[in-house]
Formats: sequence, structure tokens, C-alpha cells
Amino acid sequence: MHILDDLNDAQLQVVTTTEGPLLVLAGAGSGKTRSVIARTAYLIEEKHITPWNLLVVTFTNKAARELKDRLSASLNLNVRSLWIGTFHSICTRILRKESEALPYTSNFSIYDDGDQKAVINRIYKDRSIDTKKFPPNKIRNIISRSKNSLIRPEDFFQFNDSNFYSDMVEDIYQRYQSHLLKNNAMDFDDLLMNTAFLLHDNPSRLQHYQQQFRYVMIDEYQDTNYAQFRIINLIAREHQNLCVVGDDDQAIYSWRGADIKNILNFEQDYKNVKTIKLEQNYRSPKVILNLANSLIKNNSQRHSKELWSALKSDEKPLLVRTDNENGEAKFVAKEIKALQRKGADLNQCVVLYRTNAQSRVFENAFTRQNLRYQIIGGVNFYQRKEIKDILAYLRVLINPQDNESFLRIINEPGRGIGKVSQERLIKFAGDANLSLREALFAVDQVSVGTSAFAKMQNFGRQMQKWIELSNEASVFECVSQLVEDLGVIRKFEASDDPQDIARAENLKEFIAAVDEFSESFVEDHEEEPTLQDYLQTVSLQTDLDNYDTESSSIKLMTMHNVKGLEFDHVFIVGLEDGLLPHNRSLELDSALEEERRLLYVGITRTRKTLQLCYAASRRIYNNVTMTMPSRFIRELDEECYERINNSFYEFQAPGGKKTKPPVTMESEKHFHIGQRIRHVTFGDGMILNVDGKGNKAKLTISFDSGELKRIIGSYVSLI
DNA sequence: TTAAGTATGCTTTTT
DNA sequence: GCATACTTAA
Repeated sequence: MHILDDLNDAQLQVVTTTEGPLLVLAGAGSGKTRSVIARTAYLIEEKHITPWNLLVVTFTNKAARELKDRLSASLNLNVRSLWIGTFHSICTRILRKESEALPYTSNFSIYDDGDQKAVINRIYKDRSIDTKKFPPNKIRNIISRSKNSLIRPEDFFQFNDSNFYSDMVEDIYQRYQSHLLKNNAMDFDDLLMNTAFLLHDNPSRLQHYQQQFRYVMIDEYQDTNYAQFRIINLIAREHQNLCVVGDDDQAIYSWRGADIKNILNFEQDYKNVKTIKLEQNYRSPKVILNLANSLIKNNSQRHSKELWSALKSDEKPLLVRTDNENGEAKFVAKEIKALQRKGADLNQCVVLYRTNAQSRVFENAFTRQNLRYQIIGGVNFYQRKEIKDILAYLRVLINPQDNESFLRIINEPGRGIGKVSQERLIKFAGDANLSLREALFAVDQVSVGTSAFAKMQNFGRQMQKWIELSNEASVFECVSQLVEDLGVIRKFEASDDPQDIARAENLKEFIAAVDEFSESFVEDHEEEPTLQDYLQTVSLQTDLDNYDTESSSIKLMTMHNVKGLEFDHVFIVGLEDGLLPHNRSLELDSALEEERRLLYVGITRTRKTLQLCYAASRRIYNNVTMTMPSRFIRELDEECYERINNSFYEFQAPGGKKTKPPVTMESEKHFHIGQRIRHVTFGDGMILNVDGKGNKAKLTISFDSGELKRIIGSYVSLI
């Protein structure tokens, strides 16, 4: 049968061992994804299991999407009935369905980081808590970890001693949680925690899902946390048909509560576990795998396994030293240019770094070299202010209780309802026990004053219109009408600030994305999506999920984000002590081991060539710091790589001529028509018109890319 | 009430 | 080196 074609013995076993607990230790590049797809297909085709009886949990939405696409293509089945998704999306689906058993209603909002911070800030203000003594981020972290360990506010002191500090944490946690409940909102961690408690506390609901999910498969099991472990443990307890796939050498999410013991102890957690190891790597050449092995063998906590490859390669990985981060970026740009000349697709080149902040110099270098690139991660598209504002409007439309979102939009764009008036409305709402949206319609002149009242009436009328729109019109119509009514695109386009121009572009892209979403939703589900369907998808979406595999551009991302992907040409940069391993991981051995695994993940993405880079100095914050090469470099087998010293690279033009780096004094900036200039994102161009003087001049520029932009002098440099 | 100007703190990593 | 949060002037 075609599903089983081209599988090796171990993979075949994974596919056909359908009954009972199964642990698959799948090394990097060992055909894990193929096996999971084949196994799912096998269960449906050969074992005649209804798709509805399967539960497949992936690590990213993108992986879920791919799995669905491949299955629906090869098996011709209805994707709607498949329960394939991330823990978060599957939990959301369950929670919306089971809202009757919960204190939330099914239209609950999902709060991200920013919303969390806003709620915490409000609590700090209300209670005048000292942010120095109780750093909000630390508290947020404790709350998150508690939730991932299924410790509710009321359970807090069962696991923590009572003292000055923890008393405060408990108090904030308590308030935070009731604040969210009042807003009918859950944060990411709630999605998991509430699902775990729902199943635990409701035998009939548990039984329902136990019966439904007769076969359960979990990918990237090494990165599951306790809440996730419990959810699966409860569901699979009855039938025991649980297959977990993972690689302890690729566990990189302990800081998010993931517990590597979940995979290390699987054989103790379940009875009669069958274990299969996938040790043949089909991705990387021998020499790269040997390099990776020489690194990872320095870790103490791991399942023993030996990953091997039959692929040969003449090219050894390179270890490259440069003077500083700019030299590093230039070197990578030059190398990629060379690869491009040899016919390589930019799409198959990836730059991997430890922290998102490292991407900037590469952006500059690639722009100068006219290389297309795409950054994955960092600031998520949906986290940008202009987009989040629109999303907040949508949330208020479907969840009237969502005060957090309401406060975000009440004066955005400005409608003259300032802080004072907002406080009055909040007071009014509190006294009348209404949500802010309800209060907007009920408020009277006496409570907020004449002028604010008129403005609120106005806003209320608009709001009423949008509410009706959201009930009647399609998601696309609703969103585009809303954006039109707010007039934000026009506002941004009229601005001189290039950032505002970018915002207008983002909003247009956003509306196009809504359209795209609706189309593919109709394809999958044979019905129009609701606004709620849309918001749910968007809140759980990451940058990785909508990254463009088609467009020919270099990809830049963190080593965390690259998990599960592969590229022909891999550049790992910033291999310095303090960056990789990161400063904050130097103390603890277990943290250090995780950093090592992170590098291991990076190396094992390689299909053809690998280059490891470090810089002798690096600008951190605002000053230049001397760096030490990463301690991990010493662990690499010297037989497996070649060293290159690329010092002074940046002063050396391709022909060997010495050139001076261009220096422009700010005071020298006198712009004139016809002058050549350079812009960080748009590249080089020529000035067509000058309005004003020096840095404040408004320039009309024709860029070499063909784009015509109006830009302020301070954003461009002379060349 | 808002806009412009100033201070600060931030950097691991993400669903 | 940037974005956000806060302060000040109009």
C-alpha cells in the first residue's frame, strides 16, 4: 500500500504499532513528520478508524496545517472532522464547546502578553504596589509557571511557603485571575489549565473525550509541560492508545514550563510501553551529524542513542571569526551572494541566532546587498499596535465583557475621551455593575459631564452600528467597514513619517489576510467563518504560521523558532559566551545543557552547508564589548570543521582594495535634488524633491527598487 | 485634553 | 538603540 512505501523498518513499526502506549525517540531529520503522517493515514485507511476518533497534537499551527493538507490531499477526507492542532488550539476548541461547565461563556477573549501586562499594571496601580520590590515580569512568570503546574490561586500556599513576598504574589495572582474572569478572558496558560481541570472535575465530560479520542498522538513530546501531560494522561487513561514522538536532545522549552522528564519517564508513566528509536538521519551529511554528535554528547541527561547518516559531502562546516557584528553580517551576506551565484535559492538559506535583537545588523547588510529577506518571530504581525487596536475592536464586538480591549480603543483613534472621562465611565460602570461596553450605552450626562457625554453618545452610536454589522455581515465586510469607518489607513497615509506609511501598509495587508482567512476557512469547513472563528485563529497564530515558504527570500529566526524545519544552507551566528550560551544560563548546569541542545537543534537543520560565526567584539546596549568565543566551540570535534579568520573583512573590498567605511556627520546633511541617499529598509535611491532643511527635511525619493516614498531627512544617510 | 518632549528600562527564548 | 511611559507646556 502506498502509505507504507519508502519507509524504513523502524518507521514502519511506528506506523503499524497502533495499540497501546508507544514511545518514539526520533532523532533530528529521522523522518518523524513522515512517520506521523503515515501513521495517521494508516489508522484511517487500514484500521478504518473514523478521523473524528483521532487526536493529533503538533507543536505549531504550521505543522498542524501541513499535516491536514497532506492528509486531505492523499485520503480525500473532510478536514473539519480532524482534531489536529496545537495544545492551545485544541484546548480552545474544547473550552468553547464545554463552556456550560465553566464560569466563562463560549465567546471568551484570549489575552496575549501585552494584555496580560496591561491587566497586571492596572492591579499594581489600584493597589499601589511597588514595581521595584515586586517586578511585574517576575510575578507574571510565577503566575504562568503556577498555571502550567496546575496551581490555581487557591492552591498557591499548598506549594509555596507564606512570607512577605509570596503573600503578595498570591494576592496579585488572585486579583489577576478574577480580573480575567470578569472580562470573560483567558490567557494562554488558562487554556491549558482550565482544560485540565475541566476534564479532571467533570467525569461525564472526561468520559466523552476518552471515548472520542481513541487514538492519541503527540509530537515534540519533550517540550510538554505538566498541564499538557495531565490533559493527555486523563484522555488516554482509558484506552491507552497513546503515541508520543520526541527527542530529548531537542528539548528547548523548559523556561516555558516544559518538563523533559515527561519524555524521559514515559516508560514509567505508562504500562507495557513499546519504544522505537529512529536513528537514521536523512537530512544532513555525515560530517555535520558528527559535529552535532560531538557537541550533544557533553549533555548528561539523555536517552542513549546514536544518530547516523549515509549522506556524503565534500564540504566541511566552517567556523568563522569576524571583528564585530557588522563584519559577521557582511560576511554572511557575501556568502549568500556567492551561493546565489551558484544557483542556490535564497529560500534555502537561513540565519539562526539566539536573540531576536541580533536580526537588525543582518537586515541592514542584506538590504545593502539587495538580498531579499524575511524575519520570522520578533514582533509578531498581530502584536503591532495598529493591528492590535483593530483586533481589540473586534473583541469588544463579540465579547461585551472585555473591558481591557474596550479601554484600548475608547480613545483610539482619538475621539477626545481622555483619561478623566475614562475614569468617570469606569466609576459609573463599577457602581452600576456593568461592563464598560454596557456602561457606554447606559451612562448619563451627570456622571461624565456634558462634553464627554456627547462624545460617548457619538461613540455609542458607532459601536451600535458595528455590533449590528458583526452580527449580519461577513468577517471580511465587517473588518473592512470598521477600518474604513475609523479612517486609520487614510490618516497614516497622509503622514510624512515612514513608520506611519508602514502602518498603513500593515493595515492593508491585515485586511487582505482576513480575506484570505475567510477563503481558506470556507474551503475547509464549507461555511463562512464567524468573527469568533477569526479571532480565535488569530490569537493563537504565530509569525511562523504565516511565513511564506514560496517567496524567494533569506529567512532569519531564532534557534527556538527553527525547530522542525530544514534548510540547505544554515548560518548560525553569535556563537559567543554570553549569547550562546546566554548570560542568564551560565549558572545552572541544566540551563547550560538546554543552551547546548539549542545549538544542536540549529546545527541539525542543515541539509548541505553549515557556517558557524562569532565576532570578537559586539555592540551590546550601546557600547562595544569584547567577547569570548562560545564554550561550545571547544566541544566540537575539530575533525569536523574548518576555521576561517575573517578579521578586517569589512575594510576589504572584494578586489582586495582597502576602502574606508562611509561616515556621515549629521551636520553634513544638506540635501539637494538629484543626490543619492540610503535608507535602512528601502535601500538606495535618488532625491527628487526637498522640502525643508537638514534632518527635518521632507524628501521625495525614488528608490532603486522602483518605490517612490516621502521620507524625513533623519531616516536617510548620504552615500 | 493633547501633543511634543524627556526619561527609562530593556533583551533570552514563545504558545 | 528603541519603544514605551511619564512629564510638561499650550
